Amino acid sequence: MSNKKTHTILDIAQIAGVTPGTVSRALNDSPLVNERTRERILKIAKDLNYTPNMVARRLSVGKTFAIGVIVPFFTRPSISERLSGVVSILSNSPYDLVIHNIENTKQRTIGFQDMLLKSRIDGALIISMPILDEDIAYLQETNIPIVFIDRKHPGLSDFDSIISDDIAGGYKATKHLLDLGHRKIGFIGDITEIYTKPANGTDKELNPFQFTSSKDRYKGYLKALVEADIPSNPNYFSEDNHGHIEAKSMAIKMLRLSDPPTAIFAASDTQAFGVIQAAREMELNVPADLSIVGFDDVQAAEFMELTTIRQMLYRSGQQGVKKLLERISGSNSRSHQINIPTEIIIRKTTAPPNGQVKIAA
Amino acid sequence: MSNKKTHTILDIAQIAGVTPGTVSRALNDSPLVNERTRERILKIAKDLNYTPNMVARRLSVGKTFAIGVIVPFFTRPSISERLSGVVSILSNSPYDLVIHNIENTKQRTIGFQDMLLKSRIDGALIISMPILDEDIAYLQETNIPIVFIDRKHPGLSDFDSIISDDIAGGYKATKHLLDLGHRKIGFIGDITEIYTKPANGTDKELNPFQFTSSKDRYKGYLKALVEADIPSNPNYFSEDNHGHIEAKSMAIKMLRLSDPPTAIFAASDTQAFGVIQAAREMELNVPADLSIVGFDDVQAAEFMELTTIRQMLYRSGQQGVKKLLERISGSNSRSHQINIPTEIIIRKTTAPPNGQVKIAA
DNA sequence: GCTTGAAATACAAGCGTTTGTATTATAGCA
DNA sequence: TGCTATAATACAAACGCTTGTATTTCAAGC
Repeated sequence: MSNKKTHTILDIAQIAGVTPGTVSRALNDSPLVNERTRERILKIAKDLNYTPNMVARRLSVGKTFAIGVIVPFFTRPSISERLSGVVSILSNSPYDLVIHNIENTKQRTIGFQDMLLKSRIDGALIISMPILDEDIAYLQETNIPIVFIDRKHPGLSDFDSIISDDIAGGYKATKHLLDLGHRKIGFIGDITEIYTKPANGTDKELNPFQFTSSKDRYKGYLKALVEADIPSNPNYFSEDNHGHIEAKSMAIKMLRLSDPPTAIFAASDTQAFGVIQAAREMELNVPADLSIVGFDDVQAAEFMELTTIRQMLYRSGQQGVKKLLERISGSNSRSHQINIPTEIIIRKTTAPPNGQVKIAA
Repeated sequence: MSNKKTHTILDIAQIAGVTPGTVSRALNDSPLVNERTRERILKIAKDLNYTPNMVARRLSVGKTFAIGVIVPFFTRPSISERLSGVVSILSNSPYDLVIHNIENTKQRTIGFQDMLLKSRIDGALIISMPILDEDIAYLQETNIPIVFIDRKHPGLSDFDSIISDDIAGGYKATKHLLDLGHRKIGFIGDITEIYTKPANGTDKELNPFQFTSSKDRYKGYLKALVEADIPSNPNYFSEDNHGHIEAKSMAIKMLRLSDPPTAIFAASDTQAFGVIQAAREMELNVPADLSIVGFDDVQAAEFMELTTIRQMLYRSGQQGVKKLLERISGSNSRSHQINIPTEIIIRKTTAPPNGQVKIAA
């Protein structure tokens, strides 16, 4: 590689016979510089192939021109769809997007501290991250704006957040099944696998974190059941770590019950796919023998013809950054919780139980 | 928000009664500082809740501690799986990951110039980006290390690249179909939708870019056909922009031929899903009436039980950054092209044509 | 012709680190 | 005790830009 030294504002200044300050102003369209000099400077800059040093600029103006996105489990489709939304907005802004993935407790602490505290970003978007009580302190301490997507926590009321109405979504899913005539409806959900510090001697203990979206979707499920006067059956409830593999085994267990459910509502599409796999393995026809509804409406859901609850992942990402950008540019309005509505998308994995004829919608 | 002013190295220095230089050295584990003073300084730093200003550090050191990833079409599952691999490596490095998405020509130029030239990153990973001849100049001009993933171009031999053997993959897919007994095999691929500047008066013209992976997969397809002595039928070839919708219509057109193919090889899983949708719409059974094989082995492929060519997307991302990190830390070895092997994953969308009995593998 | 004010530019400090070099303190040794 | 080598620290420049303030220039107004 050639050792081409990059030019600085000073080089330009010398050639143009002005001071660096003037060059800076010329480059930044300041009205304080004469139109002719500006042109001259611009020409020289072009000839020199000048490219501004962003780092210097950042130090000088005291902004990083970067926004950080903190996500767990980058691999999940719902996360990357949300991310797409974020990216779409940021492409047309002067802000860089820096990503931090967090998959375990250690990374978690580092992630929070590093990103939030080391003045590397002007604002943070925290997506689908379980928030522990002990985190709240960090978050409050930081002066940079933060907005949450898909996360509720009582301590978070100071912050902006974008959430889907999970309870309503869970309700809609279950109601749909109920309307179809199902009475035995299983629920398969996930728990967050973040561990808290050993509280009192125990090695490590699972954090009974109460505000995961899965839990809320379950609440909606329950609500629909009581409304229909159906007692909830503990055998029809199961949760484990997120993933289609886990969901598959939960489903198999549930379907092997002596009195198995005729329908299953899964807390995410990924899990619903696991349930579909279980049905295949057990040679159950979907939807004839088993109805399945998911949650998210991930891209693959369409291919799988999965009935699911759409929650506009892409849009939630967009809304989130927009809000964050607002905050960064100094909006001082009270923090706000934006609710993104859900919608049921009926495809081909749901039908009336067994022999029953499907009633036209 | 409280107006807590963040502390600097100078504050610590004053309290500790030393100079900023010493504090800096203490913080960076320099052996030039006495153990006792270091401890004192560390303590003060902790009490003060000191957090280093990365931007200042970057300016001083002359590194950005960030690596840029330039991707087109963030939404494609194959891209985000590659990205996951990148993220997994970068999580354990001091480097930030900044993402630039490029979806059109304008963003493209800006993206290249901004990222590469404005000293915002120490190195770049360019994934699945069509490279135009005119780009090469920029790329060579930049002094920062670049590695390409999934992109070939004759002008790119100066750079490192990670590629899958698309030709071999296409060959494997087609051979599988051939072995099953198919003789009428369609190919559905994509073209890149990057437009070049109007060359001579024309409004804009599609760049006949020759090195997309789809093209190479087609080459492999062709190779298998000639080997089997089957003349290629132009009606069985179709390409359009990438996407399942486009693939679906191409497939429908192809399947409406008076003598339609009994199998279709799609250049990506997404496109294969489109073909599956077409089959559904035309009430064709897969694989009985139509065999389908995709390419990529995206996560959804498993759920869809799609026979496909696996190309280890995640791993390609990992390899890419690793190589880049090497370069950044100064490896001067000659540029290298790493080939990632492909592998056929036989699932349930392929079978012998029509009545024929499937031969056990 | 002198004053006044606006316009354009120069000057210089500042952003928070790092790092090469100079300086001081300390211990070892003859 | 004086000298030297070494360890520890101080000093100061540098990274490349921005921006508040001071200075100069020049034309308009009286």
